[in-house]
Amino acid sequence: MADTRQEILATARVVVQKKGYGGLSFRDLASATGIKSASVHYYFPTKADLGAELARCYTEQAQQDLDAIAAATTSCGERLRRYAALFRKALADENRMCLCGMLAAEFDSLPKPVRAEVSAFADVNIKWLTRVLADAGMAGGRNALNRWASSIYAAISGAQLLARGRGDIKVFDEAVEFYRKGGLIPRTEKRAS
Amino acid sequence: MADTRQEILATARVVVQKKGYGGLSFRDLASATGIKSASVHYYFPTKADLGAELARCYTEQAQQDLDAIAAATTSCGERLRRYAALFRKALADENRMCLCGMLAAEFDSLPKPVRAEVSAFADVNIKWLTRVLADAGMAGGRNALNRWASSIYAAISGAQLLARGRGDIKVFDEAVEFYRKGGLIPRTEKRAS
DNA sequence: ACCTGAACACCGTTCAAGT
DNA sequence: ACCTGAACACCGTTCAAGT
Repeated sequence: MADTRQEILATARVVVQKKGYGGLSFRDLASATGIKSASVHYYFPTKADLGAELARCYTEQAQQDLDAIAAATTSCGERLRRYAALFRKALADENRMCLCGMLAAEFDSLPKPVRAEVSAFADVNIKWLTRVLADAGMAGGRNALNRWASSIYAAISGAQLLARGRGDIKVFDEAVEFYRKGGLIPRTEKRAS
Repeated sequence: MADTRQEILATARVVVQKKGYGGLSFRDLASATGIKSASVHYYFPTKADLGAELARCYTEQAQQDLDAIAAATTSCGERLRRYAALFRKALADENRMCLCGMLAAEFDSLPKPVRAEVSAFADVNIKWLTRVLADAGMAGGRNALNRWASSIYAAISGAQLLARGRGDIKVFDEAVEFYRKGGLIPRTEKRAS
């Protein structure tokens, strides 16, 4: 019925978000799709091909989500609230992890092409966060804001990881609250002096 | 020469810190130790047994390190500086991850006994951090300090994960610096009013 | 007490063969 | 264009057998 290739990608995405790249099996994918494992290789020659496309599509979707947030509001505080909500959504949806956060943990055992896509996801996130901070008139040069953005991304990723392991989304919410309280995540744009 | 069982544990610890539980192979362990894979099962009946013991020993070591820090200084700022240094050390040592941080990512594909030990590691860290915050007279009840401690642990774990993927320990250092700047990680104990 | 080879069901991958 | 069975070298695991 549905496009087989898309069905494989959709199934695989959820598996990786829950079990990681190592937990992804062509045979499981095949039986979920109603074909044989050898046929999965028709669409994705190797597991690396599948993994790389998975991460690429995920990053593309993230880029669109981020663009939509930036278009919807100019408030730094509100943008970052919606940003955190993206990570929260994965947890709320069957305790899933961000696909690329998951792959980041497996970085050393990942085929090179997959690694590249995982890095690209972090790049997209950090670049967007840097722009949000800059738009809000936060103090610091491009480099300082970039490091700040990295720290925000790292902290939110860590909160997602811990909350997932605890099986308690409140752990995520409370961590983000502390990040905001300390100013790691700005609550609002800098007021014109 | 060396105790075979200890040799297996030592080899396995490094593998898991780099490649994770899924990247750990009894056959690789065997050839590194100079025995056959079936013999590894003599010491560790199942991979779950090995994984659980690995995490248990790692947590035990961490507990000792944390106790040593608490004994060495009463300064909250200095305690937390040394705490972050523990995570930094793994990165400095061949870009390794914290063993239990690694396993936390694989949580869903872990055998139950291993999961329990991974949770115990987070418990030990958060409990210790909570005590450090309380000792420093930080504002908030036990519950608030506990959530604060969770947030610190999550943020530092996330910084380690991102820095590892980036292959750049500076990313870790800079994130911790931002955590301190915002007060997520207290710079020093609260001054008596 | 410690080790082994052989077998089992899994895995990704390849390929010749089918429609 | 899409699918398949069979084979290959991997994996954890078991077990009967060795010393």
